[in-house]
Amino acid sequence: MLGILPAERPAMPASPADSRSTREREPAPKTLAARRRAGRPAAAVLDQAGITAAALRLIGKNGYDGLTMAALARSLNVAPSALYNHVESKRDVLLLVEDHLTALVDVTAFAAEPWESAVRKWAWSYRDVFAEHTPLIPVIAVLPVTDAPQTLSMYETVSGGFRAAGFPEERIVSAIVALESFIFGSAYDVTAPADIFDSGSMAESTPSFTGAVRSLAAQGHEKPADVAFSLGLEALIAGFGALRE
Amino acid sequence: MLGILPAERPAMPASPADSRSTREREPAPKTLAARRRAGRPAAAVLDQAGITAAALRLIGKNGYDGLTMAALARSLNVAPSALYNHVESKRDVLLLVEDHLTALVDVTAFAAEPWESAVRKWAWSYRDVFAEHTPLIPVIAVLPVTDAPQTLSMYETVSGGFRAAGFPEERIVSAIVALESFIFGSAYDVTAPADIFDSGSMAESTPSFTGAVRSLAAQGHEKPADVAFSLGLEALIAGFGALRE
DNA sequence: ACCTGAACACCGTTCAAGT
DNA sequence: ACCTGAACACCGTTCAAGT
Repeated sequence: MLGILPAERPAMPASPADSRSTREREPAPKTLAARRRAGRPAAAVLDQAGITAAALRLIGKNGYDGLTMAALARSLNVAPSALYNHVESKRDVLLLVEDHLTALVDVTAFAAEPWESAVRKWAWSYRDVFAEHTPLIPVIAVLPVTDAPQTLSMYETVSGGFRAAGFPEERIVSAIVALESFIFGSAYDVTAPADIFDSGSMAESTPSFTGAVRSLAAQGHEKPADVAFSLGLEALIAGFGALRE
Repeated sequence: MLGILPAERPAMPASPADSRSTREREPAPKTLAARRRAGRPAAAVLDQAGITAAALRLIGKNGYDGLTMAALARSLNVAPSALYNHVESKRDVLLLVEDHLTALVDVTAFAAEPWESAVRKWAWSYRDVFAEHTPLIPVIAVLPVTDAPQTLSMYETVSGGFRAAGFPEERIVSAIVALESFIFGSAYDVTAPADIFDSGSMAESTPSFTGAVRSLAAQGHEKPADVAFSLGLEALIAGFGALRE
C-alpha cells in the first residue's frame, strides 16, 4: 500500500535536522519549525502530493480524529497556515485523499471478465477500500466528479464495462449510482461493533428480531457484514443483469 | 411533523421573561440566562425530551452546522454546561434525535399489505426521513440498538413482517441490513448537487460515462436519485423475495 | 509565490461554587 | 440533583510581515 502513495518522498529533503527525528513525539516541537526562518524558502517545501501522502500517514496512524490541519502541518514541518498556500480548506485535503484512494479500487476485471464477475470484484474492492475510510463517504457522496480526476476515471471504466455488456445507455448511470449507494452503506456496516444487534434487556419485548439475530449468530463463521453485503450484491447483480440487451 | 415532537412544550414555563422573546436574536443574550441565578432551580429546567425537541428545531432552522452545544443551550435558555446533567456528550444528543426520527419511519404496511409492497413503503419512507438528516447516518450505522428503543422497535416490526412472509429465520437480519445499507447510501444521494456528474473539461476523455450521463438527462422529468433508488430497491425486493419459503 | 507567527472566532467538555 | 460561570485544550482559518 505504501508503494502506491503519490510522489513517495520525505516531508523535507534530507538535512541535519533529521538526526533529531527521535524528538518528533515531543508535545510542541516548535524548535523544528523554527529551524526555517520566515520568508519564502528557496524551493517550495509543500505540494499537493506531499500533503496527500502525509494525510494518509496520519490517518493510518491515528485515524481521522488525528487528521487536523495542525497535526498535518506538524508532520510536514511547517506552520498550519502554510498549508493554505496549497489547499483552500480541510475539505480539499479530504478530497485529495479520496481521489487517491479511489485509484486503489480494482476495476481491471472490466477489461477481462464477464460483466457479472467484473461488477462483483469491483464492488468488493470498492467496499473494502472505503470501509477503512468511512469519514470520507459524506464527502464522496456529494462530490462533483470534476473535482476528482481519478474518481471520474473509475466511472469511465465501469460505465464502459456496462455498455460493452449490453446495458441500455440511459440505465447505466442509475445502475452505477444504486450499486455505489449500496457499497457506501455497506462500508459503514463493516465498522459496526460486533454487538450492534444485542437487544439487551429489551430481548423479551422483541422476540422476532431477537430470534433472527440469534439464528444468524448460530450460523457462525462468516462475518455478518460480509454475509449481508454478499446477499445484497448478488440480488443487485441478478436484477441489473436482466436489463441487458 | 411538529405534532410528533416529543413532549411538546416550551423550553421554559411561561414567565415574564417571555415578553423579551423578541430579543432572542441578539448575538449574546447573556441577560436572559442571567435572569436565573446560580444554584439548583426549584423545578428542573431541562429534560431529554425538551433537549431533543430543541435540537430538532435548531436543525430545521440552520441545519446540522447550527447544532452546537452552545446554540442548543442558548435556545433552551441555559448555560452550555447545564446540558451535561442530562446527556453525556453531543453524540448523545444526536442519538436522541436519531431515535426520535426513526419513530417517524412508516412501518404500518407490514401489518396490512403483502411483503413486497410493505418493504417498498418502508424503504422509501426510511430514505426520505434520513435524506434530510444525513449527518446522523454515521451515528446510526454504528449504533448498538440497545441505546435506541424506537430503532429497536422498528426492527421488531420489520423482522416480524419478514418472518410472516416466509423468510428463513437465519436470513432475516442479513436482508434487513443489506436493505438498510442501500437506504443509507441512497439518502446521501438525495443531497447530491444536480451537476454532480458533470465531467466538465474532461468530457472528451470520458466518452462512455459522459454519454451515459447525457442519456440519463435526456430521459428528463424524474429525479435521478429517485430513479436510481427505485431501480436498486426493486432489484433487492425481487432478489430477496425469491428466498421466501 | 510561499513561508512564519500572531490572532480570531469558534468548538465540546470539565469543574468548583451555589442552592 | 441541577443550575451558573469560568476555564481548558483544542479547532479551522485569516492575514500582516518577511524573503
